[in-house]
Amino acid sequence: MNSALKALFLTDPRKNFNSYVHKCASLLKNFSDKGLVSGGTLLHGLLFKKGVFSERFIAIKLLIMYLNFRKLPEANQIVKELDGFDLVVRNCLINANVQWGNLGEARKLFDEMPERNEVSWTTLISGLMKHGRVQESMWYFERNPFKNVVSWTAGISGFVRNGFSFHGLKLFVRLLESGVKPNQVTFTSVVSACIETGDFELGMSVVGLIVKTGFEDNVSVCNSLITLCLRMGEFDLARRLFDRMETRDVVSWTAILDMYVELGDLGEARRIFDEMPERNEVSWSAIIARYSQSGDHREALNLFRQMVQLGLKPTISCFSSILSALASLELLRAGRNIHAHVKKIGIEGDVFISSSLVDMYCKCGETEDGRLVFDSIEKKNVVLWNSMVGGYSVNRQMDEAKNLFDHMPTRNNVSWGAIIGGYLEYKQFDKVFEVFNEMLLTGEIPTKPTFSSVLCGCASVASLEKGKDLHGKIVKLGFQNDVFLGTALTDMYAKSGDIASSKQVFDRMPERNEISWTVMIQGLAESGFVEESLALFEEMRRTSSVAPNELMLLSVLFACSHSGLVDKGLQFFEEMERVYGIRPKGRHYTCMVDMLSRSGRLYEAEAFINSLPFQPEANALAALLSGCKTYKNEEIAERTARKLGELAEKSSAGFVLLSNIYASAGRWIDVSNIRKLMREKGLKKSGGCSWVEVRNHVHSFYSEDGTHSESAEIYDILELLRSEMLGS
DNA sequence: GTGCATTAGG
Repeated sequence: MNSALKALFLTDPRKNFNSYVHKCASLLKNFSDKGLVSGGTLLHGLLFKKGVFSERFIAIKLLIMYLNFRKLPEANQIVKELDGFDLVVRNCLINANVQWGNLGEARKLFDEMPERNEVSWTTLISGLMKHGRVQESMWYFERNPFKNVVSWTAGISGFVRNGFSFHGLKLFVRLLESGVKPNQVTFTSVVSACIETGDFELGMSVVGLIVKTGFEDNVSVCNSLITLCLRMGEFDLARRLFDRMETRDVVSWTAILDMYVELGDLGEARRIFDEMPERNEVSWSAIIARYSQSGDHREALNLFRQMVQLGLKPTISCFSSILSALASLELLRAGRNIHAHVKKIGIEGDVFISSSLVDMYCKCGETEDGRLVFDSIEKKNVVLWNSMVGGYSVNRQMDEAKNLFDHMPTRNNVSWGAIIGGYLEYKQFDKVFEVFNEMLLTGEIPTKPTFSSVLCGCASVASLEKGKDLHGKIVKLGFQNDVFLGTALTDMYAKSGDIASSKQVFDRMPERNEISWTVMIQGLAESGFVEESLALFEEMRRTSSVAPNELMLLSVLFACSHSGLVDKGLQFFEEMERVYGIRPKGRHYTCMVDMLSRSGRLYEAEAFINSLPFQPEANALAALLSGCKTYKNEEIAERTARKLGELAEKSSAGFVLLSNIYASAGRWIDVSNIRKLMREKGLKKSGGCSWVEVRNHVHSFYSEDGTHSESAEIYDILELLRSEMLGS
């Protein structure tokens, strides 16, 4: 940019005056659009020096620029030099007031004009549309004596922008009837209206009209047609359209880039990005957003850094993507930096930015800072509310979450999902079902993640009844082919004891991911279908590209352990690192110790523990102790117990087991010693819990008395039943 | 062709 300025500085305007003036004008517009205040001021000085300043349309460009920069004294100065407020200056002022959001002032200026031209009308009409004042805008539209293409197009695109695409299409029909010829801009708006309404048939007939009127080679029109094809799922057609374009701009490239991302081919998208002849803020934003969405937050950050280094100004959407990447990586400090930056450039109040900020703070566990941002926003939209409710939910601050949820002006299915997900996280399963039922009563359709949460709740309380009901709803909504829901259903049936249905759902899944296989292998193993579990593991290795993971191996070992297939288990364990490349973790060793202990191979189990490269889990020692109890080996029990005592782990299971062993041997002094030790260490036996489902409500009972709100009545009835039974 | 209408990203 500086080089362009330099060139103008060195050229003599008298040589080719017209071309000089036009170069100045386009440079001014550039500075104005990009907000480059210093460049603009510098150019102003240059124009003054070179004597081209008095050129009228240069002065107007300067006025527009200063209005854009909100430099009012400078703007006033120029108005003075232009001999006051004429029609064009008034038009510029109306436009500026529209940009600043002073619609009242804009209208006042318009209404008080001594004369108006077509630009005056269109400026006001489009300005009102820009701010969502559709009705007012149409009021002026109907009274506009200059109905040219531009004002028709302003009306149509205004409708589209405000979500009234159908009205936009109706206006387009009126335009055709009026005899005014639509141009390339009109067609781009109309095509986007068709995309918005999903009326692809109409879209195709508009294509016919475009071809007939000869606008099919226009870049913008072509770009919008590419988007139309993408929305129709016609990816090949989109690509062909792109290929036959003679000139392509950044928008075309970005559109085709996004197509590959949508197809899940991030590699090809990246290749296109690297090969694009020109990249602007939006193309960068697009690829950054997609990396962030697909979970590659590091790469998103890398690209963001590169973009900033190139001197490009990140857009609002770019900041919002990067905040969400930082949120996922829990990089609080960097997040705070971005917060400071967006505050400095004055976009902190933007709905996308503010909800990303809330999300970022909450994902980093700083709900209070999130709340500060939330409270600072005057015009909150539903997304912002959802971010805050969801933020409390993931941090298990359910009282705050529910309180905020209850105060929401409007809720959507995401809001309900956030609160349900929170209760699931908090393991308040009765609340999960309660809120879910409430949601259904309001007529809101649950999203897939919400179904997944509730299914997980069903799996946790083994409520087959509710699970089946959900299954029905999922099928009704046509969600049954979704991988995540299929997996959740498989898990729910397995955990609820209906392994046949679980397998059936799994078999019918059109697509399976790593988790689906894990869940099914685990489900079969834990339900005692050891052979089937091992067979499925083999099948997966044979037929799918999914690699075995830690959890699957754990299930396989578990299956071997619980069916006494000790040697097979030992073989799998040996193969873990060598064949599958998975380093055994504490859980795997524990499983092995359990397996050996169960089959009475206590010395091997003890040797196994001693060979561990790290501290054994308390559970491993507990498993060995349990074996000692079964096979009455006090010698190993004594040694293991000592080890367990040394282990400063916060697990009560081992101590409880130890005390049970002593109890069964009649060594009561040792029992009481252990109880004392547990009290000193602040360990508490984790309470047992059972539950029963009555009329869509899950009642939980814990081993401590009186935790149920109606426990007094329940015990009364129990007493009554007992006396009845004894009496008869 | 002073000034007004559009397409890609969230």
